[in-house]
Amino acid sequence: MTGELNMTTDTSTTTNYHHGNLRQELLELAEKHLINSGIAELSLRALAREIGVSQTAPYRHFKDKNALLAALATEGFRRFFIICEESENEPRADLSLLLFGLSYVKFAKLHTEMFHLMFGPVLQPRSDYPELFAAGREAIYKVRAGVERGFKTDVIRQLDDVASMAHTVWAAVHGVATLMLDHGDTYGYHRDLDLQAEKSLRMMIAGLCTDPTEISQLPQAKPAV
Amino acid sequence: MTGELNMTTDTSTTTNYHHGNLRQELLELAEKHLINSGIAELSLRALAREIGVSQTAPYRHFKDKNALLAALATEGFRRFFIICEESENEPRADLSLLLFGLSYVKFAKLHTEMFHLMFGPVLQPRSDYPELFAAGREAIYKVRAGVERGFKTDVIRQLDDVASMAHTVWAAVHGVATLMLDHGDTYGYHRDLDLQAEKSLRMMIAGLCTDPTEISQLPQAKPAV
DNA sequence: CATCAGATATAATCGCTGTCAACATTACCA
DNA sequence: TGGTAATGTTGACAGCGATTATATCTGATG
Repeated sequence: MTGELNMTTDTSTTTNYHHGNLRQELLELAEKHLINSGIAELSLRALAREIGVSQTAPYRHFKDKNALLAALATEGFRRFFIICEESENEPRADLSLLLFGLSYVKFAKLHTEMFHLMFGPVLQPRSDYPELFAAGREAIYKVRAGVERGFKTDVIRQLDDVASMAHTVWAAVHGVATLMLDHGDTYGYHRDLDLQAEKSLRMMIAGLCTDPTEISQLPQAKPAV
Repeated sequence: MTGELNMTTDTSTTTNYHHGNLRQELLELAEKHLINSGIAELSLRALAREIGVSQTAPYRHFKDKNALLAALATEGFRRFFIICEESENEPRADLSLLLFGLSYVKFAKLHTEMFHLMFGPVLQPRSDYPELFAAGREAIYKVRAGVERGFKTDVIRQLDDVASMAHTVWAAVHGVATLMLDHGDTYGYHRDLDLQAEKSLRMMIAGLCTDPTEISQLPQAKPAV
């Protein structure tokens, strides 16, 4: 209960001119702001003010506002990949893809603004953010691996090449997640959106399976988030 | 050298104080700006400046910036519904849903920023924009009608109730479109994104059909946009 | 230990934005 | 004709991202 200020501070010797850990603290505070405000509401000046540093200090660590957002999004991918591990370890391809989708949706719901940064149109073109680009590719490869596994085990129908079908799976998952976020209140009068999301995921993945009836009977495995 | 002060000159009868058609002109110019800039770049002041009116004049017609964007999005839906008519007139349910999806994707590509306004997280909560909310519902009902038709003609598998399956179709379509917009350059190194979108749509809709093999052989009907 | 380059923070400023309150002009209807 | 509502203007406020020039600190090198 020593308060939440002693990160690297206290210790009488520390000078105040150089903050010492500004970059990290900016990222943390930015995320905190992002949680209960939108991306547009986030302001570098406000962050600096709140940390107690001049309003231009952040520019020493981030070229501009988008650079900070990109760093946040990259961190978001890092966490997302951790969440995905469970689905990667699932040997059964159809269930693995379903778990991936469930993780995706859950992540989108839990870290909505982060999700928008990671997958939305804010940080574009991606060529300006090489790390983000790489992270996105990595995510695709995970799906691709799942589809490939499904091919080999004869669980996924070979309707097209791996890349195309992986794109299809991704689109399904992405659609369910974004529709939930962006049109949740258009649908969600008196509906259970989480349940609906899972239903939609199951239907779409089942449609790509060799035995479509099977996945709808698969156990309800909870992805850890 | 007459300077730029002669505001009240020209055309003796027409007064310049009252513009007369400001609301409409704001909308038109805003859309023009939206086409080659993002939503964030659009500025009420710039619009006013360009039209030649004071910078607060727009506020007589729109409560704030978002109100103008909402009006734009509503108009976007109106146009989208026109585009959808063709798919509604297609009697065969699976093909109708496919056509709907193709129109959706094409609209997203042609009117990207408009699409983001209509389906993105900018104008939320939807309860603040009743017209937009209504337009979104109307779109859902169109899909619902298509699914219902598919049930009756035994073309769509009855995996769940109409509402759930319509949601699934919508998610599929929405996912393909948004993935194309927001991650086009993540994928689209050397791929034909339009072709990929259509492939994905076909696969997913086929997965919901009683005879999945059939839709992939359906003719390539061009939706009018 | 001295010192100096590079990293880090500051101050002052520019131009832009959305928005508001007070005021001016016009249109229109009783 | 007169008065009210609609429409547009002026001027101002606070906030923002970003740039430039300057101040302060750190740490490695001699």
